[in-house]
Amino acid sequence: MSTLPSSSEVAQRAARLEKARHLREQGIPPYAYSFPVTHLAAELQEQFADLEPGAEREDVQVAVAGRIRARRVMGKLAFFTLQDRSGTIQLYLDKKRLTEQMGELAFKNLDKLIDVGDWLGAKGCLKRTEKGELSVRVDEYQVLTKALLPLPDKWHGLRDVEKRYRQRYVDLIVNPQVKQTLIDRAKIIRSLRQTLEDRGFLEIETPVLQVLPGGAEARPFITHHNALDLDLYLRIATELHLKRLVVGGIERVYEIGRVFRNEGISTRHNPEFTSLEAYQAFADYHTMMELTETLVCNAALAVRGSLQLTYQGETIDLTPPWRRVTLQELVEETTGICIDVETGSTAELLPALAERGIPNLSPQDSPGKLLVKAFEHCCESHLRQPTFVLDYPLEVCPLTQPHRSKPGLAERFELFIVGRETANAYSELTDPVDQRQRLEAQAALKAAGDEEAHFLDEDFLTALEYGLPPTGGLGVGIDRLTMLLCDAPSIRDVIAFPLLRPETGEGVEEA
RNA sequence: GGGUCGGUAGCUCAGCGGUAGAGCACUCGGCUUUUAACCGAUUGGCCCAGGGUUCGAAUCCCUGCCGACCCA
Repeated sequence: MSTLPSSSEVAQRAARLEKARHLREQGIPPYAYSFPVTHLAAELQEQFADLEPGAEREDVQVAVAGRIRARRVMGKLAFFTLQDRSGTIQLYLDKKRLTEQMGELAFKNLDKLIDVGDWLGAKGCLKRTEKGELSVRVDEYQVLTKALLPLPDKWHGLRDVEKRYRQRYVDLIVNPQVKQTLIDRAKIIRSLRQTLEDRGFLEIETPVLQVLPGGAEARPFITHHNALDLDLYLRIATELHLKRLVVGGIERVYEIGRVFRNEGISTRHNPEFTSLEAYQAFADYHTMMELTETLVCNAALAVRGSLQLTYQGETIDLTPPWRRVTLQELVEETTGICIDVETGSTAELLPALAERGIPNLSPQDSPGKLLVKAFEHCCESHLRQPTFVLDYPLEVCPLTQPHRSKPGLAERFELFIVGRETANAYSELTDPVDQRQRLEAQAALKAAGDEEAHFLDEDFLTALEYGLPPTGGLGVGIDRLTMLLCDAPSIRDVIAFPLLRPETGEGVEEA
């Protein structure tokens, strides 16, 4: 066997390629096709929890498979730690038995040709070692996949945040929390779906590629369809298509899907994220508050088993009903400034607001706009426990029904938890004439250079002219909800492959 | 977009003007109850990139690139 003095990544890889070659020379394929697994590690750990140290169960034959996470090889005895999707179990490999069952080279190969990181299958009986570790006492083993690259340090693991996100597959192998969060995310989505299905909502997928993106204020991504020679946008929301479906008589409809917004990246923002939108005919935003509570509470119970959570050390109580407070009340409560969108005057409000340190104030701002700016700066981050903030100024809600009794406001709420917007809902605007005027106003803003203003979608207006029943609509940010329920500080922790800038020299074209 | 911090061996990190270091991993030898196995030996580097300052730069100064956190 040739020796390859090595340590660099290149050399370690070369050494492992060489080992694969040696296996092949012995007629052992280093890349198997299948392996008949009978048990998961966690099943065995649970099933044989009572097996005494030193005891063997020769009557129990099992086959396990997984990745080698650690190996401790003595002269004639070896212990491998095997990790499968459920957990880990130790392999007890003694030279005498392996030689009897598999031949002369079996034990030597373990030592010389098999590395941490390789996938291995093993058959044998159960045994708890004298030191108390449940093990499979192996009769035969099989190399399933030879790994060419070494795993990170077995003790310190992979800490480099950038590398964790860029090579999530490695992160998943060595950092158990990563997998747990992805499992929890799946449970949350399953729970949301179940709650909606139980209430008679129908899940429908609407287009991602759109001629006109709508339903939110955001800059879209642009792409191109070659055959039609047509620029298309990636959707920024699912709202307008789902409301078309309600017009069509799908009275309860929802979609869980990816939306795309061409904006910056932060611990709370990824350019593609997952939204839940649900629309219920004959309902208003009050109904949506109750639905929101139920959705979030069921998800919390599904994944945490409790309505009391800890988020980054802070205790959060999700027990409904949640606080409901109007935007105006909240701003007055926090700042002492009463902003009435109907009777307030910008000139009078500006000095008081400026005194509170609110940035980017403009004499052009309407009182409603000032109300929102005051809220964002003074209130938002303090809303730690779940809080419905109600009744936004009409001018920031172009798709929302005007408030039935408060002029100048719209029947909209946003849900805040741990200072973050987590859901957004309204009594949907159903009057096609009003809707046209509002979208025309948006189109004017867009023409004046506001890149986030809404597009005017004629087909959507046509749909409304066929009649949208009174409808409550709700949007929930699944990523932020998952962050809350999984105690994740960054949105990247709840997304398997978050967007990162390519490393220098990769995928970067010269301008 | 602004500020702060970071990028050194496959991994985790020291070093902060004077020959590039440790632990783990790797390679070789020993070992039949280990579990961060142990014992011994040997390896392994474009110190993110490019410019400067200096007799001398991983180290000091600029400019990039990538990332983290905070702010807008």
